[in-house]
Amino acid sequence: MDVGTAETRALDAAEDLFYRRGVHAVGMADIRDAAGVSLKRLYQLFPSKEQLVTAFLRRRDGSLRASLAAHVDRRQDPDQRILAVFDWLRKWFAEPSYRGCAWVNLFGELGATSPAVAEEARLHKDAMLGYLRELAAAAGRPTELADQLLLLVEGAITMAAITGSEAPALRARAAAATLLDASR
Amino acid sequence: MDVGTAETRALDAAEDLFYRRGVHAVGMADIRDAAGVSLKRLYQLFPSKEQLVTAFLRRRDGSLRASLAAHVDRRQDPDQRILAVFDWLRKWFAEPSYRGCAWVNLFGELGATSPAVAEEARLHKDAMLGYLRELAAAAGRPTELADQLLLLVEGAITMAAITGSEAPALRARAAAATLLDASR
DNA sequence: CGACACGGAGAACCAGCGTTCTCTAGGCTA
DNA sequence: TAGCCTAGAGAACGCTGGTTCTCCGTGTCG
Repeated sequence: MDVGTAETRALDAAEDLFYRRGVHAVGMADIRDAAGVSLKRLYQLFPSKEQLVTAFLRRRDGSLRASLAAHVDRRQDPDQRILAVFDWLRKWFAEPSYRGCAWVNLFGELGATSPAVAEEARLHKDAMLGYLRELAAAAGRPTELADQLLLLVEGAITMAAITGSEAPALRARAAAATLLDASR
Repeated sequence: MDVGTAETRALDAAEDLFYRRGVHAVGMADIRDAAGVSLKRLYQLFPSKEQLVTAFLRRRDGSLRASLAAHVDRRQDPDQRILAVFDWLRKWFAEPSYRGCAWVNLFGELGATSPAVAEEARLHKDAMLGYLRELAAAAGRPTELADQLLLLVEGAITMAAITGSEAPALRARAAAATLLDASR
C-alpha cells in the first residue's frame, strides 16, 4: 500500500471512529484495525495520536465546508442562499451517524488539555463565520447578521445532537428568516 | 467528618475539576486530594466515577438555573426578563473559569459511551427550554420563540467557550431583541 | 544467488487509573 | 481498661492504551 493510500485510510478511520465514539474511547489499535494500516505506518504518518486528531479535523473542515458550499450554490437568490444553510443542517442532522459538531465535541473532551485541538476548533468556527459573512454581504446585510446566524447554526447543531431531533434546523431557519426580514 | 459534609466536598471537587479539565483527565485520586475525602468514603457515597459525574451534573443543574432565575427576577417587565437571560450569560462568560456548558462538554466526551451522561444533558436542556417557555408565555409570545431563544443561548455558550470572548452574549441579546420585536 | 532494505504483525514496555484491599490508629462502649 | 467498630492512608490489583521494539517474510538490486 502506498503512502497516500495509507494516509487516506488512516484519516477515514480516524474520522469515523473519533467522531462516533470520541477520542479517548478509541485506541490507536482500533484505528489500525479499521484502516488496515499497521501501527508502525500510522506512527510514521502521524507521530502521535494528537496529531492524528488534528489532521482529521483539518481534513474534515475542508470537506464539511465544501459540502455546505455545494448545497448553498444550488440557490441564486442571496437571501435563499442564507436560508439554504439551514436546509443543509437539516439534511446533516437527519443522518443516522449524526453526533453533533466534531470540533465542539473534541473541544469539550480535549480543549482543556490540548491547545492544538482548541485551536482547531477556533479556526473552524472562524471559517464558518467568514463564510456566513460572505453570504450576508452578498445579501446586502450587515456583518452583525452573520454573527447572529452563526449562533443559530451552533445552537441548532448542539440541540440536534443532544435531543436527537432534526427539529432545531427548522427552528433555526425560522429565526434566521425573521432576522433577515428585520435587517432588510 | 460527617457524611453530608463529605458529600458536599466531593461534589464541590468534582464540579471544579471535571468542569475545568474534563472527566477523563481527572482521576478519582485527584478528587480525593481536592475534596479531602478518602477513596473509601468516595466509593461509599458514589459507587462509581460515572455516578459521581451524574451527581455533580444534577446538583449543578439546580444551582445554575437558580442563578439564572435570580438574575431574571431582578426585572419586572416580561420582555426585559427575557433579555436578562442574555445579560446573565455575559456575566457568566466573563468569569475566568468559564469553559462552556458542562453538559455539552461532557456530552462530547462521554455521550457516545455513557447513556446516563447523555440523559443528563437532555434533561438539562429540556429544563432550560421549559424555563424559556415560561418567560415567553409571560411575555405573551408563542412557544416557538422560546425554542429559537434556546438556540441563541446554546450558540452563544458554545461560541464564547471556543473563542474565549464574551461578545457572543451581546450578539445573542441583539438577535433576541429582534425576534422579540418581530413577534410582538 | 545472496545481501539487504522495507514493511507488517504482534509482543513488549510503561504509565495511568478505576476499584478494592490491608493495615493501623483512634475512639466508643461495657 | 479491654475489646470492637470505624475511618483513613496508601498499597495492590487488573486493565487499558500510547508508543516502541523485535522478529520475520518479501521483494529488490547487485
